[in-house]
Amino acid sequence: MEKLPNSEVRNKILQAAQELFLAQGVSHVSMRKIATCIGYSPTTIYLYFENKRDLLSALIQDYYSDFIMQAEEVMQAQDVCPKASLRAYMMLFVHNGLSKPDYYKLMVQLFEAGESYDNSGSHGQQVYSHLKILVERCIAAKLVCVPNPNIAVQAIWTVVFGLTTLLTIRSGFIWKEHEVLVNHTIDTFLNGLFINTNKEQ
Amino acid sequence: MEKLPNSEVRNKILQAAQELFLAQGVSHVSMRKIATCIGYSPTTIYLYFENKRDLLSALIQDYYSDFIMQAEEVMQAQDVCPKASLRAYMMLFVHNGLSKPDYYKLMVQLFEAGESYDNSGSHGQQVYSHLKILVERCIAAKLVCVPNPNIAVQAIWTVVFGLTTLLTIRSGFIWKEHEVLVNHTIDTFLNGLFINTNKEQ
DNA sequence: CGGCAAACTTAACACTGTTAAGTGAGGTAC
DNA sequence: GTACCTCACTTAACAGTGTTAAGTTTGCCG
Repeated sequence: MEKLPNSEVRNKILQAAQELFLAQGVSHVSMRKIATCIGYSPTTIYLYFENKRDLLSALIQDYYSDFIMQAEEVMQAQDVCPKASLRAYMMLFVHNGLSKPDYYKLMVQLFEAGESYDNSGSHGQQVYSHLKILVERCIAAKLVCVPNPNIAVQAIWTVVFGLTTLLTIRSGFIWKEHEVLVNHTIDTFLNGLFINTNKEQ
Repeated sequence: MEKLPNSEVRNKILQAAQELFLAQGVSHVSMRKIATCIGYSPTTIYLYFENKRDLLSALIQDYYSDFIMQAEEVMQAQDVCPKASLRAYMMLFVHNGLSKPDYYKLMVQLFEAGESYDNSGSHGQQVYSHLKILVERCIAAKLVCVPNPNIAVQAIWTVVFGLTTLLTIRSGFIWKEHEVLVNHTIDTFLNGLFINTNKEQ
């Protein structure tokens, strides 16, 4: 039951699925719809992807890879103040989600539906290790004092996750000025995290 | 097409739906399953609820009402320090979600799937106005200085939302000690928010 | 030409949410 | 006492879903 390798058809499927998913939402797009959209029978899709979830997963892989590439750039900038790096990373995370809200939604849907955190889990762990390095740089520079860097990382994660998810999912709510809210939330949190150094100023 | 009023059958449906939804997840429970579980035909459910979504919505209404009741208590405690009240409210929000993770998941699913924020929207707005009152009390007590209370409210919202959602949805991740993470995240954020007063200490 | 493998399709299974139409019991009116 | 009517419920079906076993076409190789 080996899946067929990359091919023109496979790419057509991915492209059609992407367009339809983003236009109508994952749950409103059936395998048949995708198939007829590209002029193939529904079963053809199963030659290239195990199932609908796998197809969605492949799509998100691309989105996530994009983010990781940008994230690596932030990580490279060693000369910048660690606090600024951390802030830049958080901003990147949020803006990446906000610039592709539907993709971010798909991602959340995926690991919400998924019992385990399959492929995208490795990406998640990469973000985690990025954040941990950034936090440890801050600790090394004596900019911040936390008992356990993991706790700090997880707190940071919840903040950027909360921002991105709420702004993408409930975009119709009140948040008119995304930029203002994002800045204020991140800065307030970082102020709290770096309070030890702020006091001395 | 008026729906039948409250009745023994209606309650049986609600109870069965609750058990099944929480045990197997909303998407894995069909109307037929619920029906056979209580020994009725599937169509009977449609005499009491418009559709599956409506049934889910009714279930969540109960969960949310529970929270609002507890929240009112926090709001009543006028003699407590406003900062402590705000912290208590945030804690309540998170703990409420964590104590009924599946319900919280249902809630997120509901307003994720829903184009508009229907019934549960009014509850959401109630939380919003609660938070706004709490923030304004802090401002009045000169404990905090923010340009616009709405921004602060929304920042607070994103933090508690992020914490609760991430801990319920990705409970299998790393967060071993929920309590530690919740405390650290909320306190870090509040430290940032109340930084003006902390400086003077 | 025979055989074979790759790419694709047909037809079906076992489901899903939802609805139009039908059934039977209980009570009321004459 | 029978006709009627309403309420609570069921039967049977529609139109769709993800997914798969089996069958078909096409082109290549010996």
